[in-house]
Amino acid sequence: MEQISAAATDGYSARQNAVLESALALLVEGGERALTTAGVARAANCSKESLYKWFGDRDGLLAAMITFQSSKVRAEPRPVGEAGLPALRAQLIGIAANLLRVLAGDVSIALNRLAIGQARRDAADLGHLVLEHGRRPIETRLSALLDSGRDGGLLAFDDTREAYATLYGLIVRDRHVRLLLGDSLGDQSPAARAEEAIDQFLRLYGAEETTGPAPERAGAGNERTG
Amino acid sequence: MEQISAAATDGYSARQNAVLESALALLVEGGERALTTAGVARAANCSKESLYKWFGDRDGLLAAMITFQSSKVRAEPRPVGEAGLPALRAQLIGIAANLLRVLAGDVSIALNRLAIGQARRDAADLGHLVLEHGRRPIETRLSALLDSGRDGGLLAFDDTREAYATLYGLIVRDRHVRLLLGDSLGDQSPAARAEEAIDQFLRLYGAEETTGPAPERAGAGNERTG
DNA sequence: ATTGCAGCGTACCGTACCGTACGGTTCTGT
DNA sequence: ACAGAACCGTACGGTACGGTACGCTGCAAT
Repeated sequence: MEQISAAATDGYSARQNAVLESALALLVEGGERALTTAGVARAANCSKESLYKWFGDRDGLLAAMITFQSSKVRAEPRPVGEAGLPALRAQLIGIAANLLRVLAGDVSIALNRLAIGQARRDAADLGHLVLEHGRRPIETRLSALLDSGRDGGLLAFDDTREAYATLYGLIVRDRHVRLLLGDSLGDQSPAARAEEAIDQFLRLYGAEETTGPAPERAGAGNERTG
Repeated sequence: MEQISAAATDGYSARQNAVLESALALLVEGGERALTTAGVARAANCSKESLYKWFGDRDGLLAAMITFQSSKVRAEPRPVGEAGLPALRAQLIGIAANLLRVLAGDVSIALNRLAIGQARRDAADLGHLVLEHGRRPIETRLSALLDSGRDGGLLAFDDTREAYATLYGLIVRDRHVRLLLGDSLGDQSPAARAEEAIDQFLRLYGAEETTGPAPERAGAGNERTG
C-alpha cells in the first residue's frame, strides 16, 4: 500500500519527477553527450542503480523525459466561447503565439534535438514519441477551432488537415528547423508573428462574405519593429 | 607538383571525394553512431591515418561531408528569361518542387539529423554550416525571383525576406521537421504540393491588377490524388 | 526495538571509440 | 631501375560510457 503523492498520478513518483527534471536540465545545458547515466545520477543525487530500476534503460530514461515534459505543458482545450470573426481571430492568434513560444523553449529544443539525433533511417522511436506527445495536441486543438470556424460560416475549406497544415506553415515557417540548427533568428515577438500569420491565413481561408480581416494588404504590411 | 584531377577543384581530391561518399552512405544507413572513424576507413578501403591526415579530426570529417554534399547539388541560378505571370508561376513551382525533393532526400535528412543532434545550446558549428551551405542558396535564388517578379509588376511586397519566409512556410510547412523526426508522411507528390503552395503564395502576394492566378478559391481546391 | 526495504554512493567490468604508430605495398618521378 | 612518398591494414594506448554489484543509511511497519 503505497502513499501516492499528488504528482504520482502522472505515471511517475515525485522523486522520479525530480530526477527527470534534473535530467532535462542536464540535457538543455550540455546536449545529448552530457546526458550520461552517471551525470544524471550525480545531478539528481540518486544512484545509477535506481535509474536502472525506475527506467530500465538509458533509452527508457530518454522516453520518460519526453513523456514527462509533455505531461507538464498539457493545456486543456479551452471551450470555444462566443462566435464571431474577431473572437476566432483572437483565439487563433493566442494559440499561434503560444505555439511559437513553446517551440522556441529550451526544453522543447533540447528534446527535439535529442529525438532527431537519435533517429535512424528505419527506426525513430523517440521521434514518434515527440510527434505523438508534442504535435498531436496542438493539431487537434487548432483543428477543432478551424472546424468550429467553418461551422460558424467564418472559414471555408474542405480538408481540415490541409487547412491546418497551411496554418502551421504560415505560423512557424522554418523557424523551428533554424532553431534546431542553432540559428539565433532575430527576436521578433511571437505575438506579432502570430498576428501576421493569422491574418494571412484568414486571407486564404476566410469565408467570402468577410472579404478580409484587415484593411491593409498582406504584402504591404509593415512588420512591427518592436 | 600534384596532378589535379577534375574534381579536385572543389576543394578535395578525387580519392577524398570517394571517401566522403562512403562516409555519407554510412551515415545515411546507420546514423551518427555508425559513423566511426574505423567504420569509414573500412567502408572506404582507406586507413584511419589517411583520414586524420586529410580531415584532421572527426569533426573535420563531418564538416567536410557537409561542404562536399552541398557542392554536389549546387545548381546555378537560371537567368530569369521571359516575363509574365505564367512564366513566374512555373519557375516558382519548379523551384518549390525541387526544394521539396532535396529536403526529403536521404543524404539531406541524414546530414540535418547529424547537425541538429550535434548542436548544443551555445555552439552549433555543423548547424551553421548546414544553414550556410544548404539554406542560403535557395534563399538567394528564390529571393531574386521574387524581386524580379516585383520589378515586373507581378508581385507586391515591401520586405523580400518576409515574402520569402512566407513562401518557404507555404511550401515546406512542417514536412521537414516531420521527416527529421522519422515520420513517413503520406506520399503526396512534390509537384502537386509545390503547385498548391505557389498558388496560395500568389493569392497573398500577387499584384492587385492580376487578382489571382487561379479561378478557384484556394480553400476549395481539390488536392490532386495522384 | 527489530526487521525489512528502498535508495544512495562508489567501485567495478566489459566494450566501443578516438587518435596514433608501425610495417608492408603500390605508385610516381627521375 | 631506383628512391621516395603516399597509403593501406592492423595493432595499440587512453578514455569514457553503459550496465551491474556491493556496502551502508534512513525510514516504515510490526
